[in-house]
Parts: sequence; C-alpha cells; structure tokens
Amino acid sequence: MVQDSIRVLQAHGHKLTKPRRLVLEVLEENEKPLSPYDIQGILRTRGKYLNHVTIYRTLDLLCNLNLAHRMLSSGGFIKCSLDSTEGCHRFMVCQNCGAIQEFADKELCQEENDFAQNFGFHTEHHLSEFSGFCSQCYRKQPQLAE
Amino acid sequence: MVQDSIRVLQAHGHKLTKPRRLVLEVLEENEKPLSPYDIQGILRTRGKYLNHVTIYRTLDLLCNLNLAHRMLSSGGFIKCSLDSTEGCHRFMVCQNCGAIQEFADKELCQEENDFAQNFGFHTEHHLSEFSGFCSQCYRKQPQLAE
DNA sequence: AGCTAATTGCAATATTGTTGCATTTAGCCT
DNA sequence: AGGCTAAATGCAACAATATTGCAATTAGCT
Repeated sequence: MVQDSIRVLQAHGHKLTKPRRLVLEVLEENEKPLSPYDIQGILRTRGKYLNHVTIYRTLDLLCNLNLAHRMLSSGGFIKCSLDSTEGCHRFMVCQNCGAIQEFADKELCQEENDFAQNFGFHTEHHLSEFSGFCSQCYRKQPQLAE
Repeated sequence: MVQDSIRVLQAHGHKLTKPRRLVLEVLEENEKPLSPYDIQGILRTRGKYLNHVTIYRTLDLLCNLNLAHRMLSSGGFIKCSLDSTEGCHRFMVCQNCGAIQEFADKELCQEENDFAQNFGFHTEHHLSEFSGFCSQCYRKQPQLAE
C-alpha cells in the first residue's frame, strides 16, 4: 500500500510531497518495473508533469528506504510489496509475461545468510531475482520452459 | 579461466576475435565490476584501442552465454568464475572494499528452486547478490556491520 | 591464398543520469 | 489562519551511457 510507504517515509523524517505521492502511486499500480522516464511518461498522460530529476531523486530515496528496488533484469524500478525489515528481497520474474512477484521467507533467508557466513561473509542485505515462468504461463506454454 | 570462456564462445559458433579476447582478459584480471568504458580505459593504458560499441556488443554476448554478469549494485560487468550450467549465480559484494566473490552451492540452489516451485513458479535461472562485509573488512572494522 | 559471413570501427544520434542554484512548499510554531 | 525555515522541486546545462546503420575488416572455412 502507498499508505504504508508514506508512513515509512515520514517516520524517517522525510516530507510527503506531491511528487513523491505521484511516484508511489504509479509504482503501486504497475507490477512491472518502470524506468524514471517511464514514470514521467505515465504521469504526463494524466496531465501531471514531474521533472525527471525529481523522479530520480525520489526513486533514490525509496530505494534507500527499501521501499523500492531496481531490478537487475530490466534496470527498472519496482515497489516492494513486502515489509523489508529482514533486508532480504526475492523477486520472481516471468520470462513470458513479464509479471513480477515478490516473496519473503525467513527460513530461506536465514539459510542464505548462514551459507555466506560459512565463507566468512557477513550479510547485510540480499537481493535475488529468479527468472522463469509463472504458473499461468507455464501451464499455457510448457514448451517454453525447455 | 579465459580459455574456458573461449571454448564456450566457439562451441556456440562465435568467432574468437582480438577484441573479444582482450575484453575477456580484462574481466578476468579484475575481480571488481567494470563498466564498458572502464574496460576501454584499462585497455587504453596498455596501448590497445577498442571502440566502445565493440565492447558493448562483446559484453552482451558474454552475458547471453552466461560467461559474464551485470551486477545490480554497481551496474558493472563481472566475469563469472564458476561453471554456469546450473543457471544459478551467487555474488557477495563487500560494501567496504567492493570485492566480489562468486559462490556455487547446488543444495542451496535446489532449495531456492523448490521454494519457487511451491508458488507455482518454474525457475530457469537465478541470480543473487549479497551485500555485506567480507571477512577481512569485518575483522578490521566490525562497527561497520552495525 | 581466396571466399564469405561474422565482426569491428566510425559517425551520428538517442537515452539516461548528474550537478548547481534559484524557486517553491510541507510541516512546524505560534 | 499566517509566517518561518529547512527540505524539496524545477530548471538549465552538462556528462555519461547506450544504440543504430553502414562501410571496412577479419576469422575460420575450403
């Protein structure tokens, strides 16, 4: 929810401005990654104008607060749908339809941290991107998965 | 090894050209992510010139063959050090010194795939980036990990 | 050595990202 | 409600990164 993000924003002492609300709304409505200029374009179709610099700065902020993430596969930004206190984000990207889902699993997360620890690496955050086929696309076109 | 990459390259019917060999060598020597222009700069200091377009195209190719990866954290490219047949790449990035290590673990990889499967997602590849502190930096400056 | 498709370099252009500074505004305080 | 101030935005200019079409070159064949 946008409301949740706004709460986090304010809890960290940041102002709730119109541009920030607009960017959050656009991200919320789109489950696919968007570039800063994508966001600007979407807003323009609604008669709202935001300078691209503002969008860049807003996205920076959201990423720092772990409210958004930049996807590796596309370079676009996506709003995190899950509480991020664990510092672990796991996205599944469908190669066919492009849909993205975010998942959390404390156990798996812990296992990954333990794994890293075995190599002497102290993990702060981790980010995983799975690419493959969502259940719908897999059912429709199983040959794609070959 | 560069030799291994060359073998994969050729096995896929691509030519082994001087530019490709140079890019592979530079990536191999650097354990940190490099941008296309970084690579161009490094080569220039050795009196070798490659057009940036060529470097972009070479990196595209290497990524498609899973011989290199683009890192999320920096946007730079890094050569994969491990056999990539499993389609699973796990990088640990030290927030302090920037060093990157790649790890493979079939079991953990399998667990991750199973996890996705529980949500009906059929995984083809996955890529994880851990950010934190390598053992050296953690030992030297444990307060950083707070 | 010669052939040919693949690859490279070049030039031009498009896209994406950054910086400094003047103007505006959210949130606070009367 | 009106005023204050630090934070945030917009603007302009610029810097860095990425893409495209096409002519010249070259790797890997016979």
